Amino acid sequence: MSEASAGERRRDAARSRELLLRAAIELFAERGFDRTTIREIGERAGVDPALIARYYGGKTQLYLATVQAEHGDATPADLLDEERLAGLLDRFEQRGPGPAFQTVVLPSDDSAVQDAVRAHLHRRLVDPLRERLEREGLDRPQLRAELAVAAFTGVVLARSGGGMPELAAADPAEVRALLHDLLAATAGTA
Amino acid sequence: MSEASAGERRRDAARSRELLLRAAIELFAERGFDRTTIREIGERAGVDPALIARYYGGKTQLYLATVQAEHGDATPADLLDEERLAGLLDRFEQRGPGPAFQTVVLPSDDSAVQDAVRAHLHRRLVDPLRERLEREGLDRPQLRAELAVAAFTGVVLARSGGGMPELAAADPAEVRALLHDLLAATAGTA
DNA sequence: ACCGCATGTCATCATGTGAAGACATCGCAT
DNA sequence: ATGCGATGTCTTCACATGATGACATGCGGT
Repeated sequence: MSEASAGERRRDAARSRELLLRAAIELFAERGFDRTTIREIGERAGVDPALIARYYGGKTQLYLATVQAEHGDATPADLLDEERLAGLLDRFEQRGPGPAFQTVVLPSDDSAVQDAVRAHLHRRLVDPLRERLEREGLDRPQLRAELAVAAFTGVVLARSGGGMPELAAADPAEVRALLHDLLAATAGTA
Repeated sequence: MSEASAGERRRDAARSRELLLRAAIELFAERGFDRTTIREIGERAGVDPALIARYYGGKTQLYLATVQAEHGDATPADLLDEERLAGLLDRFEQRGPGPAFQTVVLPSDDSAVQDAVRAHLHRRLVDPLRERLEREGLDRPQLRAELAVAAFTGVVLARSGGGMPELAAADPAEVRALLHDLLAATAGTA
């Protein structure tokens, strides 16, 4: 028997890969790419850090894998749709914002990382919003969409960072309501 | 004669201090605190990096000095005042956003840095905005002010970062107009 | 002219990091 | 059962970084 049982094998490459990926998602989201070390990732995953090199090829490629992983289970979300916004915020409440957002405001030196993150965020957030604005016939839909996502990014990151105490402590529902008004302003005036 | 001439002395501590500070402001704004090395600062300033330790005590204290320097010549600015907003954006157009903004969205491990940045940004941007919202009788003025500044931070950083191409390429006046609408939304509904 | 101190330069240390490889150990096919 | 490949553990390397101190050098007061 080679697979599918997956009970509690002590040696299980797939499981090790998965544990590393999950720990990496958490840590990259919490501390950003640079400030996260492969030793920390290994420690949190309960897996030897050397396996990061074996399974992913290195820290950078592990980061790309985390972005892809977030991309997979995240359907494109129109931020102006209240349900989608609520779902997204709830997710951040539990897991924190994805590792990708930080790359928007603090560019990476690795162009592969930069490109992957941009593609990810655009496909997931910017494009749906732009399409909606296009349907509404607004001018400069692309610019408006990017601006709205940038503002959203700032709020989400500031909420998890320590720079905005009241924002960090506020009730999620209240933040969501204010954030919705803020985003709706991108579609307000013609 | 001990001062005030300040022609072109080859050995001039005050000048070295100043050069280091300016280079540090630029580099911290471009790359953030962690990703900036004292060797880079020294290179850009044309000054030996060891003098950072001599004159400022270390990299962290140099960073605090840059925040203070930005604080000094920057009067508190109400982001909803169109003139103030325009002035602020013009400044960022030339010099880039200050080093402080990145710390809001990407928390530092050094609590002294974190506290200084928070105090700086609150005094300069959050407090004036909150006072305005209070005068207008809005609920949760502090929360609204922090949210607005966070959104502003996201937009400004994304504009200098590479994640939002159209936002980065857009005409400053256009960005300013959209940003104003966005910020005004924090004062829109009661 | 000379000496003391401020200023600047250089070498070096301690630490942390990502990466790579040697070795051990377990599982599976035969 | 047994040998081989897959998986995991540990050590070590090469490099970058912040910090420190020894040493050199020039300015200014006497």
